[in-house]
Amino acid sequence: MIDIRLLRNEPATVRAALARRGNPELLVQADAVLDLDAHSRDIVAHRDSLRAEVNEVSKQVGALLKAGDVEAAEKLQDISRSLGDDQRRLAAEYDELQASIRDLLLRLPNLPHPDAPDGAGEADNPVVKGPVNMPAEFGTHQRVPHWESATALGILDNERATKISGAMFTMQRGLGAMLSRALCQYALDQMADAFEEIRPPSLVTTATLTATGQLPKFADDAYSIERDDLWCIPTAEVPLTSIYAGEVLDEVQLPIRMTAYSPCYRREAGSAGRDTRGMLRAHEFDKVEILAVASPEQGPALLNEFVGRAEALIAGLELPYRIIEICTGDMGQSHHRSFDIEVYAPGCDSWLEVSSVSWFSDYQARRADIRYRVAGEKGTRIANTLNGSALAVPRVWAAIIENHRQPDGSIAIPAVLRPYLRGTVSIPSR
RNA sequence: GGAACGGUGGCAGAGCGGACAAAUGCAUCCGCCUUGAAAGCGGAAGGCUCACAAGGCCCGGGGGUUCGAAUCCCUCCCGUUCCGCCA
Repeated sequence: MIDIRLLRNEPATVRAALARRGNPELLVQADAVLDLDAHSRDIVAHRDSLRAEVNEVSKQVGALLKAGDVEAAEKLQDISRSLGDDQRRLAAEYDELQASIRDLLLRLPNLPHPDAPDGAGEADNPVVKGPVNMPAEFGTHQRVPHWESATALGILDNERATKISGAMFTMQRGLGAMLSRALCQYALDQMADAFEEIRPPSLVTTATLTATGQLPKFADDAYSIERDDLWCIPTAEVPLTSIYAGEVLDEVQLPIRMTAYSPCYRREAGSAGRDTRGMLRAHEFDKVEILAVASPEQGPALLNEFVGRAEALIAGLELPYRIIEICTGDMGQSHHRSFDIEVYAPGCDSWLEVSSVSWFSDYQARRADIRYRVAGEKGTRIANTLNGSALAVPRVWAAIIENHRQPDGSIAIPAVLRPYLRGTVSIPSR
């Protein structure tokens, strides 16, 4: 949620920043918020002065009753009653306005960082690094889509996954299943030097899913369990961000760094038929996430560090990759600045997004009400949040199968993963 | 799921219809004292809105009763204990 005070005090700045996202509708919404806000401020001033009168008169009533002057007290009670009625009417109006403002504000996206590149959409995302590890050419044995090779090796069984759960569910078997788990453990171990490992709940409340920005606007993308008013998390970012919701931290605690493995659930409502083969897009997948609650000043350095960490994981797996920056027209609702890491998959002949690292400025923290106190300073400040996928399992899994496929059809296991696969060096051909 | 009891400031804990933003203790901060510290003494200090004004709001959330609610009523949530069920 953007700061309504910023919108109020510097409407031109906010409008200019929103305009960079390329959706004129956003400016209309921002203006609507400004109108409602001005109106609501008039009303609340009036309401408060009525309340002040009621408070004053009530005090006098108390004093008169104590003094035994019942008649005078009753007169004042009549006055107070009618002031109270007026006050209640204004209060109701104010509450309605506030609800409308909040609803609009929750749907308004974050302001892009000044350094984020301008652009209209995906095609305008600049490559900021790479390709790295890209061979001059790929062998024909690498040009096989993983859903064919992995199925033949008996490590992927999507046909039965579909029987069990329907379309867009996947199932790995044997060394394939172990490879998924190995990737998680590899990522967690690589983050262990600087991040506290968390095992968060996978089902969360509506308030929790609202804090990170998925609700109210993107309700269709999430699985809901209506009977219990719970939602399946689309990423560990959701529970991790809300760990400190409603709390006031000390500046010295920042940044708080956390990492978590979690299953992720996505309805993929708008993406039917796109990249749905094999492991490219599924309703349920595993991911290791990294997250920080920080001060605004710590944001840029952490963003850099997070990108570096995600990159190091991919580089360690000996995969060809590149880093792109997300332009203003392609940026997610909550994002302030974002980078993606893409891995090249020769079998699919495409770049797969395997990691997304973002700085949210105070957009999520304001929704979640995560604040911090600066020593010697009165009041509190809203924190910043950052997060990134350390490693999203399925696409990395697919990239390993395709890139590391040998001429005999076996799959070479990258050295860093072998300890997690009980020493397995390769997945043998059949 | 059932029953009982609870939810008050950083923590503990009083208040249970009127002068309560809320006693007290601990913790915190600032003085004094001290070579320095502790102890002792004196003082300061909650959050939100907002212009660090005035005013308003905040005693788990929401609603109600009342001239007036931390205090009474309803409802929901959470916690503790007991019972039931259960990996």
